[in-house]
Amino acid sequence: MRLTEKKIAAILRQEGYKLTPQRRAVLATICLSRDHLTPADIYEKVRHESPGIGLVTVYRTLELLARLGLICELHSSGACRSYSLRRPAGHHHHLICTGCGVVADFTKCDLSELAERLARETGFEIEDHLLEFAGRCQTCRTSSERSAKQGDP
Amino acid sequence: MRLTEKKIAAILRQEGYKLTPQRRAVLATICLSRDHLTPADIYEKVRHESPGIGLVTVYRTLELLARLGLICELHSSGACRSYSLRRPAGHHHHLICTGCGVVADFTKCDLSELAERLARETGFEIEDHLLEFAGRCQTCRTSSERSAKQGDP
DNA sequence: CTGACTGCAAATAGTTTGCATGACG
DNA sequence: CGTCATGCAAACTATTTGCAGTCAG
Repeated sequence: MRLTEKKIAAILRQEGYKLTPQRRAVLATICLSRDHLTPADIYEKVRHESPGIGLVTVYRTLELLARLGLICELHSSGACRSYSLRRPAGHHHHLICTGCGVVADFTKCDLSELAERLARETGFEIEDHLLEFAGRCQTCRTSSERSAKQGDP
Repeated sequence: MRLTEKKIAAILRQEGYKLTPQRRAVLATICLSRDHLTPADIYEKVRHESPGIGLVTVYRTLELLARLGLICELHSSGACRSYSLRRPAGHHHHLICTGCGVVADFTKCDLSELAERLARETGFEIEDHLLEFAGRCQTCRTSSERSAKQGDP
């Protein structure tokens, strides 16, 4: 089951953090979006709802949520920092379209064998992993085929 | 076989780029280091050899080398952009120590099965992937065990 | 009430751009 | 020699910090 706005709010309270309208707004924005959002994206979206909010507050809220493990950071070549709601499975991975930038998530992956082998070979104690695939999504593939036929500029 | 400074120099010439002392210096630094270096790291190292070099030149050289596919970029939470020599296998992956930041590379991984499944399920045409493991290297594990016994501050 | 939170402004870090000078081929 | 490359300074973007006022609990 996915983390909901209410659940996150409850966790915040439990941890002794105040639930301000600004935090609610940031939270709502992240919960409503399935994409990964940069701080600036979130700020833009949140402004509509809470016009007075400052970008600084968005940064601080993101930092807080990330620290509590409620949202996850994504690092890719394009946007260096973006966030999305954490999936309940604990971790998940990304499939990023090089055309339009859309991010699809997937959770099922079995890297345990590889992780074990690496641990043996390198002496690392492996704690986590980040796996990202890059490619072209259905939509971009279709549209580039179309424009190829038309002679794309 | 690993890419050498000479080989890269030859490739640059082939591609019609000039081989200036500054580019040589940046190249030498990257080739001599097995770690991933940030632009600032490289700048610092290169300065010793070529005191007059500008940070801008380092950026431009890195961009050039990355464009030619001779070095690869790494994106991780800590340092957002760092570079290392490309491994001959085409692509490789990283094992990053959360303690000291050391990066070990590995090349052997078989994600083709997973990639195929994802392609089927999502309609993406998968072109590339990025796999990073995070953990604690042998050295950090040893030293944290030691400091744990001493009562780490 | 009161400490945590916010917003502003300014500081900082990282990266890019414009332009005159210099050097590789 | 001509053109590409360099270095400086300035512009720009992204993020962090200091501080006084505000508000959730």
